[in-house]
Amino acid sequence: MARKTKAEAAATREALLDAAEDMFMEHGVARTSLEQIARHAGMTRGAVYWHFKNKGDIFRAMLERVRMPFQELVDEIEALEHDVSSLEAIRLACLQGLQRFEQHPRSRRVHAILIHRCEFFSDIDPIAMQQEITDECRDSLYQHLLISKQQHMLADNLSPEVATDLLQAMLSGLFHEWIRDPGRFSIYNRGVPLVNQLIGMMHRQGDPTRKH
Amino acid sequence: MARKTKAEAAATREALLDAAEDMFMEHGVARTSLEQIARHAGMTRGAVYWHFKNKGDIFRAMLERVRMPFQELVDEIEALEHDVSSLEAIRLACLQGLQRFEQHPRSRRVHAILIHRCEFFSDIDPIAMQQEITDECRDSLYQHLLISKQQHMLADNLSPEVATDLLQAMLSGLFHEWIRDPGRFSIYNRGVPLVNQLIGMMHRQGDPTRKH
DNA sequence: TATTTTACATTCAATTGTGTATGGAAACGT
DNA sequence: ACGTTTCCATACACAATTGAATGTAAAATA
Repeated sequence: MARKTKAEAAATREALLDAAEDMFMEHGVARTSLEQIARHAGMTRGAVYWHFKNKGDIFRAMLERVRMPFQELVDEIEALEHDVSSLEAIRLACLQGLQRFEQHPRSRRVHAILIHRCEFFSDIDPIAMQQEITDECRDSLYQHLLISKQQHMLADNLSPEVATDLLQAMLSGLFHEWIRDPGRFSIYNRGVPLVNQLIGMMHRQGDPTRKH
Repeated sequence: MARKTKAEAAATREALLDAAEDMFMEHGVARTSLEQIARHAGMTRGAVYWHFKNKGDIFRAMLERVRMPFQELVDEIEALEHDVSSLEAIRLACLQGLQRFEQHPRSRRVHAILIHRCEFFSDIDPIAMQQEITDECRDSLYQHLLISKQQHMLADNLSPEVATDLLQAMLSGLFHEWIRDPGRFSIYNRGVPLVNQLIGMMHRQGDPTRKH
């Protein structure tokens, strides 16, 4: 086979990753062979083994295309809306995150694969990856809820730890149920009232900035 | 090989399912062969193919050993504690459910496998199974929260639909994070404050039966 | 322009898992 | 007690993947 331009080679690499996404989503990671990925991208396994070491390497590369740390969302919000309370920033960041997932089909598909379409293989541990994402999100939430507590914005009987666990668990559960079948409902439409209600209930009573 | 007693045969069947649990948990469903299952049970594939049609059949049988519908929990609570409000019954049922998972290692392991250690295969669709369990739990929650609302026990600005989604998402998220690595924390210890806090916040203000 | 490297396709060897067919001895029904 | 069925081990044939080896023509490089 003739050699390709650097740009062309990069394009086939992306095409292979796209094909991998399709096949992983449709048949699961374990049951898609490298042959299927190559064929679906219009190539042969030669191309796959040139660009990637093995299936695990493809998987890793696929994930790297969609990284979106939660902290970035908060940072964006705080940069955009300047004069907003920390609790309000969290609320907006959550809503923004929901919207992101709904709008970026690739991100949605890759997360669906990570959560529901793969198990162990080679040196890849999807559960550890989920841990990492979750922990990062939790840490970020906790930092901001701690500040909210110090600013006396949280209800008196609500510790920042419990608030963090509560919000984290709710978001995680919502996400899991949605990602199981994204066509079933809109995560944004269902999530907005949940986030508003929960954060509203977390607010200290009588606080003039309280939302519900 | 010599024929076994009916009781002995039933015992090897159980042993095969135990072995399957171990291997599924350790290596994932896709990457465990029937040979491994048989060997780990001290048998050969002949025994496996005698008792089960194929790997999917083993999986199905494994699941049937741990069914535990949420509604049963509520029924138990309502049978046990007679003079209790509907909202309080839900709270107790949730706590009871958490305790069950913590106490029954088999149930925990099988659910961990269902959620994190398997993907598609043959005619088994673990995602659909999760849907089924989730929907069943949601329906049960909704029925009881609807009654709570009619009894004016829920906060005025809280609809039974949002309350259901909230509680369901929180429980689901908590469960997912715990099942990912059950050794990391106790789902009961972390869950109790979350359930109490959330249900406490759902209570109508000024209600004398309010918990926090 | 000559040489080297790149970007694949093709082929090969080896492994692994599956389903089935066969065999045998003991348990079971009668 | 006898034939029949059961429970499992063993053996076999087959398909599916994988990784690596090899080939090759064009792009990059000098």
